Amino acid sequence: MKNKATIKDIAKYADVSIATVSRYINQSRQLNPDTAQRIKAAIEHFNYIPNDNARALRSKNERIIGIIFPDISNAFFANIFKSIEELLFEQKIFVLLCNSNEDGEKEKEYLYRLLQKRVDAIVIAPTGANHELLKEISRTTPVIIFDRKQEEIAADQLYANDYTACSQLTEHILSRGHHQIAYVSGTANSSVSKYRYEGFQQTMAKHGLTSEHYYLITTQDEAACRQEFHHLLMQNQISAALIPSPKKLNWFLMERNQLFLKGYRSALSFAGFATPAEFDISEIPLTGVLQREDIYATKLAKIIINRLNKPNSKIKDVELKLSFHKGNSIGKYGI
Amino acid sequence: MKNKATIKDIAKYADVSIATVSRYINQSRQLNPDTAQRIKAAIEHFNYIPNDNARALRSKNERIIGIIFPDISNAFFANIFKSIEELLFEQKIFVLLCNSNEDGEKEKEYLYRLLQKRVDAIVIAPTGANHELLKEISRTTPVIIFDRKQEEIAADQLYANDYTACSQLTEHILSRGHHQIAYVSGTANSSVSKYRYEGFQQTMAKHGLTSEHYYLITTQDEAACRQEFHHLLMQNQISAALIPSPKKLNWFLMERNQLFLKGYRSALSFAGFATPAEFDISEIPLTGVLQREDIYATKLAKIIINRLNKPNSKIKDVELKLSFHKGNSIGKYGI
DNA sequence: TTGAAAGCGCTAACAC
DNA sequence: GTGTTAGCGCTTTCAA
Repeated sequence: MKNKATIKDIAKYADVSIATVSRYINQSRQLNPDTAQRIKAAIEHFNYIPNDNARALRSKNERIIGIIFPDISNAFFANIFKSIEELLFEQKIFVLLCNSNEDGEKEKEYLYRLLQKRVDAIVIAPTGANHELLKEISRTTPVIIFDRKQEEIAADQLYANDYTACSQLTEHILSRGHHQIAYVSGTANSSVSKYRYEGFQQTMAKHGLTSEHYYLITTQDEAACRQEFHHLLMQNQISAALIPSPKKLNWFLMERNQLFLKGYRSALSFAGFATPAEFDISEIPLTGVLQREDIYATKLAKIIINRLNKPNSKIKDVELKLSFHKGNSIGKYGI
Repeated sequence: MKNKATIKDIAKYADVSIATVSRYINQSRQLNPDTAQRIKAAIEHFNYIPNDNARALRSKNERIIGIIFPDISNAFFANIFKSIEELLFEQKIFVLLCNSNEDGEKEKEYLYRLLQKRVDAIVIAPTGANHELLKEISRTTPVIIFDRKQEEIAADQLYANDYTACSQLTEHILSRGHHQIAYVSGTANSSVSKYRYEGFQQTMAKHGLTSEHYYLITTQDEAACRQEFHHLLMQNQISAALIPSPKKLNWFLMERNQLFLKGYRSALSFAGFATPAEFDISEIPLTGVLQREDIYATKLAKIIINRLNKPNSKIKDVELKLSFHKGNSIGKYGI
C-alpha cells in the first residue's frame, strides 16, 4: 500500500506553509479565500485525510475510550453496547471493545493495553479479579465501573439495587407459600451475583429458612445448566425456582418450552431477573425484575460523556432502582 | 488527572538517555544489568506506561483495525465478534467496533473516521450504500469485506454460497410437494438477501412457478414481522415458509412457540437459514442451512491476520460452502 | 492573513 | 553499551 499524503504534501502543492493547512483543516482562523481554495484543491488532489494520531499526540485529545465487557455475545451487554455506541458516535468518540471473557488475566492485560493507547476513559464491567489495579488506574485515568459495583474505588459507578430487588423477589415467592426453592447462582465472583444471592439468603433467613430449605445450582456451563433445569421441571420436591440472571433465565425458558412442546406440563413456579427479551418470549406473564438495557445505556452514556467533558467533576455513584413485575409465573404453592 | 510520566522522566530519574530507556522497553538490545535495573526502578517509581500512539506514529504500526457491522445486537454478528476478538487479542490487535445500523450515511462517516485513525485494516459487512467509496479506500488501506459480497472490489472477501444454498433449500421444499410458499425478504439492499432471493426465485421459475405462486413478506420491523408470522401460522392457504435469515427465523420460532403453547397447532412447514442457536431452540428438528459463526470467525480472523502480516499478499476471495440440514420442519404437502 | 519554529512521546540511524 | 540527533504528522505560540 502506498504511503498516504501528509500535511507537508498539501502545503507544498498549495504553496503555503503547513501551519496554514492546519488552520484550514481545523477552521481555526479566517483564511484568504484564494489560499483556502488552493488548499482545498490540494486536499482533493491527494485524497488527503489528516492523521488523527499525530493530532492527538500534539493536542492530547484522543476521543477514544475502551470498554471491557465480560461477554459481548450476552444479549444484555450487546444491547448496552449498541445503545451507547449511538450516543458516543454523535460525540465523535470511538470505542475499543474488549471482551474479558470473565477472565481476570485477560482483563488485566487489556487494562494495560488500554493505558498504552492513552484512552480517555475505561468503561468496565469488572471480573473482580483486578480490584487493586482498578483502584490504582482510577487515580490517573477516568474509570467508569458498570453493572458490577466495586467497593472502595473512587470512580464513577453505575449498578443496580441487586440486593433489594432480589430480596423483594424472594419475599414474593415466600408470600405465595413456597418453601422449597431452587436458587441459580450467577457468574462466580461478580458482585452482582453476590448481592443478589445475599438478598435471597438473608430474606430466607429472616423467615427461618436455612440452606437446607433451598437447592443451589451453581453450574455455569450451558448444557449442564439446562440439564439441571430439565430435572427441576420434571420433579415435585421443589416448587419454585429463582433465576437471577437473564442469560440463565433464557436457558430455563428454552428448556421449559421444549418440555411443554413435548406435552409435559411442569408445575414448577419460577421468577428471575430478565431483560425485555425474556419477558417477551415467555408465554406466561413473567414474575421478575426487569432490566431495561436502554435505561442502563442512556445513564451510562451520560456518565461517560460527562466525565470526558468535565474530567474533574464530582464522581457519580448511581444505583439504578430496578422495578419488580408481578406476573403469573409464581403460582400459589400447592395449586 | 495529573499528566502521565514520559520516557524523559524515566531517563532523567535513571540517569540515562531516552534511547536507552526505549531499548529497555523494546528489549531491542542488550543492556548493562545495572542500567537495566535503574530503569526498571524508575519505571516502577513513576508507574510509567509507554505511549502507544507516539510509538505508532514513529514506527507505523498501529495494531488497530476497525470493524463495521450493521447490527452488533444481532447474535450472528455478536458471536462473530466474540470469536475473532479472541484470535486478534493473541496478536495484540485492537478493534474499534462500529455499528453502522444498516445506515449508509453513518457507515460513510465511520469509514472516514477510521481512515483518520490510520487503522491497519477495515473489516466491513457493508450496507451497500458506499460501494464506490469502498472501492477507492481499498486502493490505499486493506479492506476486508465480510458476509455481503461486493462485486468489482479488489479486496479480501469472505461470504457464503447464498444463491446455491437457498436454491437447494427451495428445491427441497418443492420436492415435498409445496407450491404455495411464503418467502421472507432479508435486509433491504444487502447482497446476501439479494442472492438468496435470486436462488429462491430462479428455482421457482425453473419449476414454472412465478410470483403468483408465492407470498412475499418484506417487513423489517420486528413487531410487524411477527404479526405476519402469526397470520401465516393461523391460515391454510400457504403450506410452507422460507425464512432465509437467522434473526427473522428466530422471531418466527418465538411466534410459533407462543401459539403452540396456547394450544394452537399450526400445519405450516418452514425452513430457513439458521445459526446453531436456532437449531437448538427449535423443538422440531429444523430443515435449513446452518451458519456456524465459529467457522466464519476462524476464516475471517485468518484473513485479517494474514493481511496485516503480509500487506502485499494475493487477495483472497473465499466462498463458504454452507451445508443444508434435512430435519422435519418441512412436512410432506397435505399431510 | 500567513510563516517559522518548537515540541507532543517515541524510535532508529549513526557515532563513540 | 550508550548517547546524540533527526524526525514521524501534526498543533500552537510567536512574529511579521
